[in-house]
Amino acid sequence: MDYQFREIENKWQRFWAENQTYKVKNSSDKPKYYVLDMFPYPSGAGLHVGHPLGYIASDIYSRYKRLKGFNVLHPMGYDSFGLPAEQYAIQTGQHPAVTTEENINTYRRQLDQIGFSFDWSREVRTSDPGYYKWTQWIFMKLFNSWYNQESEKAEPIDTLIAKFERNGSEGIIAVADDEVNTFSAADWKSFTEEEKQVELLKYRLTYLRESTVNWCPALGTVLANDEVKDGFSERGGFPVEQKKMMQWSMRITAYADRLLQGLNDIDWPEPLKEMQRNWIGKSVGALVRFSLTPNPSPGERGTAETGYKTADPALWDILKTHSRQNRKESTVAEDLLWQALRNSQTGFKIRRQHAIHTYIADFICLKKGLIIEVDGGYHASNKESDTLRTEALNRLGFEVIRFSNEEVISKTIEVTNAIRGKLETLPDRKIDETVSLSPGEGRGEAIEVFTTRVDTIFGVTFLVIAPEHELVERLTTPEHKDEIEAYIIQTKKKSELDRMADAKTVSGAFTGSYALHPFTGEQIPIWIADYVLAGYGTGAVMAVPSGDQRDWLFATQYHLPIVQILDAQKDLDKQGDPTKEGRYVNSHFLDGLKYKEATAVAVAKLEDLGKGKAKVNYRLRDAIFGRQRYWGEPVPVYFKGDLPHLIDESDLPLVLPEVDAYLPTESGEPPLGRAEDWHYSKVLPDGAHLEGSYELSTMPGWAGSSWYWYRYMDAQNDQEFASKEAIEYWKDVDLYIGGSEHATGHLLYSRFWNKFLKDVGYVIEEEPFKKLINQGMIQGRSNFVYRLFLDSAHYLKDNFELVQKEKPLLVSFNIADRILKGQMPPHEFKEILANQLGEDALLEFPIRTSLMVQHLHVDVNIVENDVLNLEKFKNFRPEFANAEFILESGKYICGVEVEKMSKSKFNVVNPDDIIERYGADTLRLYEMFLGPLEQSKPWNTNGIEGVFKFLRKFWKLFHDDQFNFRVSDQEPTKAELKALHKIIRQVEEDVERFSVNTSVSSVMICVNELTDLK
RNA sequence: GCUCAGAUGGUGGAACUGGUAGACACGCAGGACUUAAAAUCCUGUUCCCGUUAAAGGAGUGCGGGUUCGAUUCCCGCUCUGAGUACCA
Repeated sequence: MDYQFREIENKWQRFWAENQTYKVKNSSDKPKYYVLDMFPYPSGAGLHVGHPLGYIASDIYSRYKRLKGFNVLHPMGYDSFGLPAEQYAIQTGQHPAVTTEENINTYRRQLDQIGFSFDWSREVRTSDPGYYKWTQWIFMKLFNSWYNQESEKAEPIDTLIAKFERNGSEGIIAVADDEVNTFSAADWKSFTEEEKQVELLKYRLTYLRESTVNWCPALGTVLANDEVKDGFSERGGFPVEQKKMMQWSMRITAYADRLLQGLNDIDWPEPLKEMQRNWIGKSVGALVRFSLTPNPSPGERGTAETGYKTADPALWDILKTHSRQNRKESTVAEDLLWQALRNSQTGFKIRRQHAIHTYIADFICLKKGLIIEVDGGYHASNKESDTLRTEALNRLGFEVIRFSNEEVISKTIEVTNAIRGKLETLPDRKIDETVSLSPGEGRGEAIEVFTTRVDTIFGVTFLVIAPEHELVERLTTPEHKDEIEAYIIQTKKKSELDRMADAKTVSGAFTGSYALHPFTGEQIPIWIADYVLAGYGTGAVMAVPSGDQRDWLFATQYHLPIVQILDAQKDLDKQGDPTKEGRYVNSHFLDGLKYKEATAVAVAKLEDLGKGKAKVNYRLRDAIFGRQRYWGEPVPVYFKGDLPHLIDESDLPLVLPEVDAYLPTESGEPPLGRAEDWHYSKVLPDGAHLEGSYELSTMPGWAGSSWYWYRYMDAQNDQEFASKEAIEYWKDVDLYIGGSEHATGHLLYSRFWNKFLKDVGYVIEEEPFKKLINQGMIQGRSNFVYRLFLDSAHYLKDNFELVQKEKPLLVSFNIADRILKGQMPPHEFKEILANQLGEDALLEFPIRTSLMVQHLHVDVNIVENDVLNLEKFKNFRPEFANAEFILESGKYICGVEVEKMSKSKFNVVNPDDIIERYGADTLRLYEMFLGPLEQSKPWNTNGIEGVFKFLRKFWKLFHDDQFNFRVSDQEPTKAELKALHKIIRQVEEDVERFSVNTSVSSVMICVNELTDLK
């Protein structure tokens, strides 16, 4: 052989390894350049031919940058925590660490023989304790931080505690849980340590709270939103259901806006940025409050008298129902007090369980405007809502006094006297019908909707709330109860898929209740419908049928009014028209305005009235961070009671314990529940005793990959995740190459952690990956053979059975294709058969025939240029050993289809085989030559010969006919120099814009030219 | 439905800023070498018409437009791929 690729490649690969040619230092006179590949999960199947595509491109670019005088960091490692190793462990009992190690060795061997210029001294493995120590450390930093919306960054939790101590919760604007409490500095100081911790947990960037999670019973774990597709798990395709669980979460929503803004400053493919934008899903709109209004049932309306009808008219029905119920279910204390207060024993008329505006007061004297509340009754709840109630009622002109159950029971006389005293001193209440509440008051007693089109507010003709909405039960009037319940049952039965299939239809049910239009005070019916999602916005929408197609459908179906609000709206009898053009009509103070003005005016007016405000809504949810799995990073947390505490930093890494099996415990706890002594106990130098059981869930797959590029900068450091100097020098990734499938997972989480690490001062750059390229997916290219079934025995002398079982008939692609398309006239087919099988093989040819063709996958490795190797095929499928092959032009041509690469389709091409046959350089060159880097394309080994021939031709430029190395010191000719310089320039230009395929072809042209000149 | 990307020979693809469409390679056809095959080398290869050679016509998914000139820019449509989805 002339071109000995094996010898050449072995020689140089050994040289690079022995001399550590690609080891790079963290300091240099040269400018830095950081080229990163998405590190692989080392699966058992090893690399297939699609994996190295991106690695080859990045390797070419790294080598190019080195030649251009840069100090290039080009590392590689393994994302080695993950589900498959654990699933395998469950089946076989083999420790995932063992499987992982084996797989890594395979990967390493495969990567090495492709000849990459990685600096292996910096290798990382996310499952290595020396690595995950720092993943846990970052978790601790997140736990100890909160997001201050004033400074727009994360800050240490101590700064929040300091604020609480100074001013209580006042003036703090933070991204936190919805249910944070309001309290004064004095309140804070009076809190127990535990109460303080509970409150702080609502602010921490990683926190524990009960949340609805995607639970996958088959995998026995929760999944993040990006790990669920159409209601099934991305890995394995198991069904996923919603479940409430105590879970660790990451407050990524704090960074929603920065994650969105940052996209403008980075050089990423537009589709990828678009995916992230959609995932974050920012919508600018407004929150509008619709207060509730009664169902005007005739009986009630006529008898209501001003002095006594103190309830918000909206709520009369509902509140009345509740009042009655409360009276039936009254507490001992309430009954006692009622005995003392009833029948004007105090000299004043007292009412019991009476509706006031949107509340129900335990006892009330309407004349004096005094409300007496007994804690522990219907409204038994936390201090916060009591305070809110009191404030709201005060504003409505009522005085509120409050007694506890104990007080009423043990000191009934004193309590009664106190009430009488109060009644005697109070002036009569002024009856003011126009009372209204300001924003935030009477929470839960109005329906809040989120809308991006406040401008259409006068087109609202009904409200729709999600069937799961918390107000549904309270809003449903007795007459509509059956209907609503039936509808809820019906929607619950519907699966995700059904819902999607029904996307074009709408259904719903009327609650029987009404809300008040914030501007006109008109009554607006409240419906429930499953096209409104509980999880987005407030779970309630204002329906504007003239401006929204779904609302229009709903209105049409249930005969609700459709009000035109813009003169530009067209065809409202056929559709909803969401236009923003034209001027407003039927819209009171918005009439005549244009879209922009109308929006601004509407929002301003809502804010004036306290009925709403401008609001930005995000689709992005906080990321669930716990997995009920073994093979992941342990969470460095122990529990004292129900409260989580961090372990001491000096105890990192918290090493994954050994377990006897990798399954959940009998009581349903995660596998770590099986570990012995999984318990923390530590005495600090100051004498503090830390003790409790460790967290049982582990971190999700994306934890380790959310910061790994920093570890490469200083992989051996055991004092820091990377030294300040190293981070100072390398800063960020200049070029990142990887698949677009990580758009809403890894790439978003990494940006989030990076921003956090920047906020708390550990890293420098706001964005981690300056330029990103998605290499296209390599699809599989399957080959097929076609088996012909005859419906009669007339074709061959052998009988039918024989034909079918012992002599299968396989026809070449173009014949099969014509048969399938019905383009094969019987006489022509007869001729083909006769030619190939012999005239005497045929009996009389039937006039009517129907031929059935079955296509079968055939291993692409025994097909060359779509021509089947018959001998290899007979080995591959022994059942076809004695088959008859009907050829075309003397060959059996296989059919072709592009599919996903998978074993079952026999279309997997292993790089090892290619390297064995042609060498690594041919593989690398061919993968690049296949087409543009970013384009998805099927792997097709056809044509690899051309690249191989080119390499040989190139080699021959420097070798004589006897294959001896021969170059001369002669001056090159002008023509030779011209060819050389042309190629230098072209390759440079092409590589700069990652057009590697064209630079390969330029080099081919150059070699052709030089060969001609030789 | 929405968003994004794309559509060029038998195939993968090239044409970078509007300036000779089809580079480079595969495949195919013919030829040389060989007893033969493989390998290698040479020639041809967008389509149509035509041919000794030529000459001509059409052509970058479809229909329009801007321009001296359009694969490239604009408008409308068709199809393919990807993402996403009752997101208010």
